[in-house]
Order: sequence, then C-alpha cells, then structure tokens
Amino acid sequence: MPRRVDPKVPSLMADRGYTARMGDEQVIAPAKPRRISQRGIATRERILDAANQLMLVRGVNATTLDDVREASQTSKSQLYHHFADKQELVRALVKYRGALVIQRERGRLERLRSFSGLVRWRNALVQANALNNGRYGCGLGSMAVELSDQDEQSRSMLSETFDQWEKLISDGLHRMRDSGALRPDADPEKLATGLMAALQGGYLLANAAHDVAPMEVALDMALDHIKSFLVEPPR
Amino acid sequence: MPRRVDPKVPSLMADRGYTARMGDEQVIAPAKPRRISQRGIATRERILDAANQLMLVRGVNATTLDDVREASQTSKSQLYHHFADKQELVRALVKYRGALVIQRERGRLERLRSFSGLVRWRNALVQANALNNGRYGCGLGSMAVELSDQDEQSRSMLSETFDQWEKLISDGLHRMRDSGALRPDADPEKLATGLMAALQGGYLLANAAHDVAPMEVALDMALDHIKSFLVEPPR
DNA sequence: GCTAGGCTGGACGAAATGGTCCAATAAGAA
DNA sequence: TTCTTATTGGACCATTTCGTCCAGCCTAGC
Repeated sequence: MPRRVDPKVPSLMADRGYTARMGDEQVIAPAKPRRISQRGIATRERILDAANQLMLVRGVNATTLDDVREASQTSKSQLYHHFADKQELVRALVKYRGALVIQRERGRLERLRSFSGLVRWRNALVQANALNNGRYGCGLGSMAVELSDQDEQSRSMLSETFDQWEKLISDGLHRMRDSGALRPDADPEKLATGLMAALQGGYLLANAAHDVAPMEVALDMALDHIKSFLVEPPR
Repeated sequence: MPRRVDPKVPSLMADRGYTARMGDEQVIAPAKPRRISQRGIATRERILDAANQLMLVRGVNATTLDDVREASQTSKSQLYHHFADKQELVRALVKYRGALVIQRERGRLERLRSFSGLVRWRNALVQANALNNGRYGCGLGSMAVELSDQDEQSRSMLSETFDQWEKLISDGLHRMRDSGALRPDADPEKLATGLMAALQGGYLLANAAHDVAPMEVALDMALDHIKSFLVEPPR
C-alpha cells in the first residue's frame, strides 16, 4: 500500500547510507549501483523524520523500532530495507540532524558581521526554546550525551558537527575582527567554543528546569564576554 | 551468602526510599516502621553504587537490571526487595548522585571567598575530567538530559539539585561581594547560573570530543566574565 | 535462645524488542 | 511490453529484559 508518497525534492535525502562499515575492505570499491526509486526515498525520509521527532522527546535508547514503525506508517521490512539495523538508523539520524542544524545555522550565521547580529541569533534560539518552555534541549547535544560513550562512530560525527557549527560562529567573529569591530587580541575560535558551551549548557539547564531562563542567562554571559572584546563597547 | 558486608557508616544511605508514589493517598501516614538491618543497608548501597558506575558510562536506559545485579553481586530478589522497580532505582540514584555531588561541592565551595578560590575550583574539575580525556561528562547533567522528558519526578529532583549547586556558588560570590572583592552591581545568582551552564556545556562538548579542552575554554570564559566584575581586576 | 520479619538465591513467566523471511507488488530500463 | 530489481506487508522467531514467587536463611529485639 503506497501511502501518500509525496516526492519531496532534493532535501537531505541524497545520502543513501552507503557508508563504509567500521573495519572495511571495500572502502575504495563502492557498493554496487543499487537502483533507487522516488518511493523508496520518500519512505526513507518518512522513517528518518519519525525517528527524529520521537527520539528528540524520548531519547534514542528509549525509542523502539516499533515506535518508529508506527509513527512513520511503515512496516518492519521497510525499516530493515532502508537501514541495516537500529544502530545504522541512529547513525543516519545523527547525520540527518547534523545536516538540518548546520543548514539552519548557516542561514543565520553566514552573514554575521556585527554584535547586533549575534544578539539576533541569540534571540532566535531563545525564542524557539521558549515555545517548549525549555523542554527537549538541543537535538545534537542530547544525542551527544546519550551516544558519546555508546557508539564511537556517532560520537565522532557529532563532534565534527559541533566543530562545523562553531566554525560558522568563529567565521563571523573573524569577519568582525577583520573589519575592526573586534579587538585584534580576540580569539574567535575560543570565543566560539565558549559560546557553544554556554548554549549547550543553557539547553541542558533549561530542559531540567522546564524554563528558558537559564539558557538566556547563559547566552547573555557568553555575549557579554564577546562584547568585552569589542573595540567600541556599546554601553 | 552474605557477601563481604562491610558496614559503611552514616554514609548517604539513611534514605530508605519511602518516597510517596505519584498520585498518593498515604502521603501523610508514612509507611509502617519497617525494621532494617545493617546487612540490608549494605546491600542497598552496593546496588546503588553499581548502578551509579554503570549508568555513568552507559547511560540510564542502556543499563539493564541484570547489568546492575551482576555488577553488584546481588540477586533479582534483592533488587526488588530494596527498590520497587527500575524507575524507583533510577530515582534513588538521582538522589544518591545529587547528594554525592552536593557533598563534594560543599567541601570545595563553602569557604570560597576569592577569585583565586574559584580558579582552584575550576582546576579541580578540569583535572578530574582530564583523567577521562573528557569522557562521561557530569553525572547530574547526563541524567538530566536522559530523564527530563521521561520522568517528571527525576527531572524536578535534578532541577533542585542544580539549584543547590548554584547556590553554593552564588553564596561564595555573595561573600566576595560583601567583602568588597566584587563590585556591588555583580549579580551572584546570574553569575552562578552562567558558570553552571558553562560547566555543563563544557562537560558535554568535552565528552563529544573526548578531550577536556572545550571544558577548559568554557570555564575560562565564565571565570573571565566573573573577573570583569572584580573591583581590582588582577591584571 | 526464640521468634517475627527482614533478607536472599534463583527458578520462572510474560511482555517487549530487535531482527528475519518470503510471497506479492510497484517501478524503472530495455 | 517485458524483465529485473527495488519495495512492501506482516507473520514469525530468538533474545533480552522487567518483574514475580517462594522456600529458606539471617538478624534484631525480647
């Protein structure tokens, strides 16, 4: 029963999971050119999307494949047709979320050139989190906590994603420094890491408190810290 | 077979888990005065201790009762004699870890009166985390991420524990402000929240990177921020 | 020492969960 | 159209995992 196959376009589905296994032999020779259909892609996306939502609120380990199957309106065979096992589904989700976040953050940060831009960025994050009263936290952060000591491959992907995210920030700070807005002794990389830590810690505390407030305080601290490197401190 | 019952003293075992169930009737009238033996207390502690270690590295949901049973050298009946079910064990662990952390942090923070004291505090945390190359993160933070959207009771206990922890910090900052070390416009509560967020975010990033560095950067940012409120900025 | 009741070993049960299989259908290429 | 292969439904299986039970052993208090 081909349920509502709405063929989403390019999307983030390009990746078909031909990832090389851990200790691999055929890293060079790729898998055979498996044919692929629009319907298959749509199904895969439905599965990933369901897993994404469920695992955000329940956590990865507390979400069962049956939960995912039901929420995505698919069958067991589809799950296992598109993903080797649960671990591979989780890894695909790590990649998926990473791509979503980086895409979103690129849009917000690629033109960052001023402190006020940073404030707008902060406001967007706070506002989004406020809608949930602080619940759920960061999709990447929560996976990092749950998976870092459980699956090395997921951990390293997450770590790289955090690096990319921080780079989007530090690139902006570099632009600010180059334009003379930031003092020459400002260290964009460290500032970006500090800001990311404040963000993640803010998410965590906000989630525990079910209240955005701690996240605001944390981000404001980090922004104040950056502000202290501005050439002309905006009173 | 009474295995090595080493009767630890006062410890944190006083609590015997008479917690009232969720929608409770007998909140007022406590449970009947159950007798209790040293051996029982020791067993309970062994179980909690094993759960503590296992769940720190594997996470709560990825740790099974059989794992705990085996690691604690107990039997099924003992687990269920001392804890109603897994959820109660987890809640007891939340309380247990909370008490451990607060106890430890009280020792470190109750005499905090200067910025250099804060630096020593930072160094102790960094050093401990460096021993694991950033792995595992904070026992409270990881539980907060995993449990906040899964068990309301655990979430609120964790939130309260974070508050206590922050209060230990803010009390120290208050002392610094009262003694004139900190400027009058410094807000100890907000500074403490920011510091806690930096710490938790630092743990998280360090765990993902398997490297303490991000935690150091994050804590240094928070300390710099506090430093900016010192009356006599130490160069 | 005696006894009530805490405490323990470990077999057992039932449901949840990850995973397999195969027959049947849809889709793309020739 | 026809043939090959991707895709799907869903029954089925094995294991894991939480939880129960009970007979018998200790311990505290009298």
